[in-house]
Order: sequence, then structure tokens, then C-alpha cells
Amino acid sequence: MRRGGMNRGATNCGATRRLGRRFYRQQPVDVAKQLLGQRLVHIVGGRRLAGTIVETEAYLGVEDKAAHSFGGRRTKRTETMYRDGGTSYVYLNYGIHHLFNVVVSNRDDPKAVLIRALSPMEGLSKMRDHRLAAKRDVDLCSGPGKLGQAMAFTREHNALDLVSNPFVFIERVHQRGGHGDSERIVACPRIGIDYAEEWAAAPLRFYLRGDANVSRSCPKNGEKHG
DNA sequence: AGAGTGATCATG
DNA sequence: ATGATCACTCTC
Repeated sequence: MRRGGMNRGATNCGATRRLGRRFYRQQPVDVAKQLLGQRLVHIVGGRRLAGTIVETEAYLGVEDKAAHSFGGRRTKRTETMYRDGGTSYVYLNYGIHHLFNVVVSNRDDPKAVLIRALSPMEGLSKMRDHRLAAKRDVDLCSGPGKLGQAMAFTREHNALDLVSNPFVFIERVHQRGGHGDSERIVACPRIGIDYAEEWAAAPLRFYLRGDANVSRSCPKNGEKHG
């Protein structure tokens, strides 16, 4: 399974290694599923803010009515989606929330994965400072707007290269395709995109079954039925 | 269930 | 310039 060249170009970060270009150049559904269990990191003032990714959404590109790049739309904002896989895409939503996405696939193929929830792991005291509304630790990162606030993401973090940026990246915790993990993955529709018609029902949201940090809008089924 | 918030985008 | 829209969260 281990191949010598597999990690070439990856950056060492202590015991773990960040995800590389090859990972991000996959298609959105694959990246969305494989990101579950990996660790999103933002280093602020020398301190690590980090959490395990427990919920994602895939945005399929020009054919996906819910994607900003639907129909090949190219504007100042969406320009980021046309960059190479592994680029961050951060934008302000509802005038309040900074949503953190990862561009996937290749240059000029505008697809992305939204990181929707984290299980907070490092820098929790800073996260609490950033999120005064959070009463419990499961309120810190249990939604895309919340994690943007807890992790101190702003539009300054738009269009960064997650493969090489010193401060923002994702660490590989699990090898892809680990069967134990895929058992835990639940797929359900994305929400808040009613305008997207037939795309509104597509099962493009993925989360870890039973994790306490998934967002409110996930079907409560997480645990096994019965 | 409703308000809040401001950049963005399509009009003109 | 103007107005509608919005990949959400909080408080009631």
C-alpha cells in the first residue's frame, strides 16, 4: 500500500503530513468523503487552531445549480473556483459568516467542497474567545459559519494554496479508502439551496454518523436506526 | 419562525 | 446607482 513516491511534495508537520495536490485534484464527491476524519489547521500568532472534519458538502461545478460556478459563471468572487485543486475559497455569506471551501479538480474546472463542521481539537480556548455565543464546546464548530468564526477565517484566507501555505492547510489523519471510516459516512441532501431545483435533493452532503459536532440541519439519524 | 447582515450580482 | 439575493446563526 505504501508507495515511495506517494508523499513527494508533501510538507512535514511533525507526526502528520498535510494533504497534497494529488488529493485535491480528485472529484468533489470523493474529496468530500475523504476529507472526513482529516484535520483542518489554521496557525494564528504561532498557535494552532485545529479540528477534525466531520461534515462536508460537494459542489459539482458548471452543471450544479447550487454552485456559484453554475453555467460557467465567472465573476470576481467565483474566480477562485477556477484555480487549481487545493486552493481555499472563502466568501462572506449572509453578510455575517465566512464559509471555508476547498477548490477541487483542476484549473478551469470550478468545483469545490464546503467544510461544514469540525470536532474541535486544538486551540479550544482561542476558539471560545472567537465564539462568545457558544455555550458548550460542541457549539464551537458545528456549522459552516461557526467554524469560520472559531477558526478565525476571513476573506484574507481566500485563494490560498493549501498545499504550500504555512498557516492554512489540512493534515492527513486517515489514509483514503479506510473501510472502517466509510462505514461511518452518511450522505444526505444539501440544505438552504431550494433555488437549485433538481439539485436540491441530490445526496451531496456527507458527515460522520453519530458525531456530536455535525450541524443542526443534519438528519438526526446519525445513530443507527432502531 | 423571524431578524440580522453586507458583499455580490444582474439590471439600468 | 439600485434592489434582490444569499452554500447561516441566534433568539424568541
